[in-house]
Amino acid sequence: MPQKLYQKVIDYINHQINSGELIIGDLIPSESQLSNKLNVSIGTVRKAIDKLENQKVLYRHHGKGTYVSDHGFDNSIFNFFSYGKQDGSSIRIYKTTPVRVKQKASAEIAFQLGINQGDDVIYLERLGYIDKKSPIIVEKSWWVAEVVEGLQDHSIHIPDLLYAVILKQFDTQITSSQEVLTAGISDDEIAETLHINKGDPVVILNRHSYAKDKGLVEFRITTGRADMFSYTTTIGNPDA
Amino acid sequence: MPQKLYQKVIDYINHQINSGELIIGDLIPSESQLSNKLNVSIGTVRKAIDKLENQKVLYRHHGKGTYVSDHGFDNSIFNFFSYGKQDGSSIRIYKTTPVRVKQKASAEIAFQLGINQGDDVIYLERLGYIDKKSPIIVEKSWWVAEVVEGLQDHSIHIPDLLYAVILKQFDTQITSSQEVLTAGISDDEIAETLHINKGDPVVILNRHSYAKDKGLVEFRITTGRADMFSYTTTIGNPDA
DNA sequence: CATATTAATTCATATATATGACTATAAAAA
DNA sequence: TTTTTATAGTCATATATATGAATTAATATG
Repeated sequence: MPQKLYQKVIDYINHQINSGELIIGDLIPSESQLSNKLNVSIGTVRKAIDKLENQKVLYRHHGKGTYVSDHGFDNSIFNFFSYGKQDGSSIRIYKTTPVRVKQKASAEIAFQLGINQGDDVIYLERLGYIDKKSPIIVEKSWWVAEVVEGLQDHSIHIPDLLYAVILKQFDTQITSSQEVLTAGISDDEIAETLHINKGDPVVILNRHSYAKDKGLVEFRITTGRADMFSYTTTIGNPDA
Repeated sequence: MPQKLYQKVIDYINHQINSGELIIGDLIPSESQLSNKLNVSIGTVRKAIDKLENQKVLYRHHGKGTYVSDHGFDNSIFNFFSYGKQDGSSIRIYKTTPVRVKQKASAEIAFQLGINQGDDVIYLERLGYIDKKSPIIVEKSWWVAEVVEGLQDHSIHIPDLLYAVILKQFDTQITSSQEVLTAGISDDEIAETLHINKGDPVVILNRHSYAKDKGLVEFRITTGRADMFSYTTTIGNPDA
């Protein structure tokens, strides 16, 4: 036995997801089917699925089956921020996309995307609302143009969940993202967009997203009003 | 079978920890010992320990045993913040305690601790350093006085890990904390302490800590320089 | 047609067993 | 003494089996 058997199951499922044969929301094969197909016991399959469930890659539904999770990809850490007070409940943020153009990469954006200055990029600016009034987040997103050529065309509808379009229209599966969260203060432009004062605190989230076989494809800066976001966690055993 | 058997094992271990019979760093009974003592199979014990390990309550060491984790209680979310760039590595923060006094609770602090205005509280102010130069975090901590009576006495040495003293000197086991993270800007006092300018961005973490049989015992506000802290996460399958 | 029952599928819990691997300690050999 | 070997205890992996619970689909019943 060269490697761990349950790793073989994990690898198989990950491969199915990364190759696009399984996408978000799909039902994966049942435990007994995987057991037969991969010639391991059901217990081993369960252990593999346990691990993937802990990683939020899959989720189980008793009696129905096991599904590929979207693990909050499209809202990420901001999903766990709650509006206003620390009640811990997450809210739905509605998004619009007022700006979408093809442009030449600046030195900074080229650096962030690992391309050359002046290369084509598709720039999207999105606003997030919790009601119809003023936006609470601004999302600036730069894509390597060759990966999503045509995304700047307004005939392509962009829904709340951007990555769903990227997958379907451009055959590009986002497989992972790295996010860095910190704090900052608003400049004139951000202040005007978010209807706050220059110098007010904001939460800043930088994201680099990677696609299967394509590497780094997106760099994104999300800026949110600090008074609208707080991140709540509990440590230890509250049941004590 | 009224309840889940593995829950019985989880409850037993949690009780041992919360009662103080097991403390941070202790080796818990072996799987076979727990199996015999609680009259469940070893598989059931393993499942219970699996869950507690996922919750970071325990950690296993192959060949040695299973230990009670400190799950980063004393630095919490700031443990996962990294100094400077997003290399993801966590750093050790050294702490001093320049202020420790008994005082009367203000309206705000009384509200946060669920006590009456004017009740006695012990106030600690701690500074966090990564080198000998200037502090990067300020920690203001208010304790219900009757729980830690005498903590203001300078004869009690306060080490980096505050909760270790609380446990040993005052027989008080902190069992859980709730933390709320957000962003803000520095006022005059914070700016002077952290050697930054007024209005510079800061990361703010509020914490409420609970002790076994004593309820809410501490309220804490930690303020960190935003340029020194960033929180990094990875979503998805980077191994793709 | 609408409703209730049944059966099949799926995940959930629990036990038993076997083998392997890592660690620490005690005994034996150099 | 120092080094090696053996051994016991611990967690890690893997399989087999049985029963329970949640869901869905097919079937029977009024």
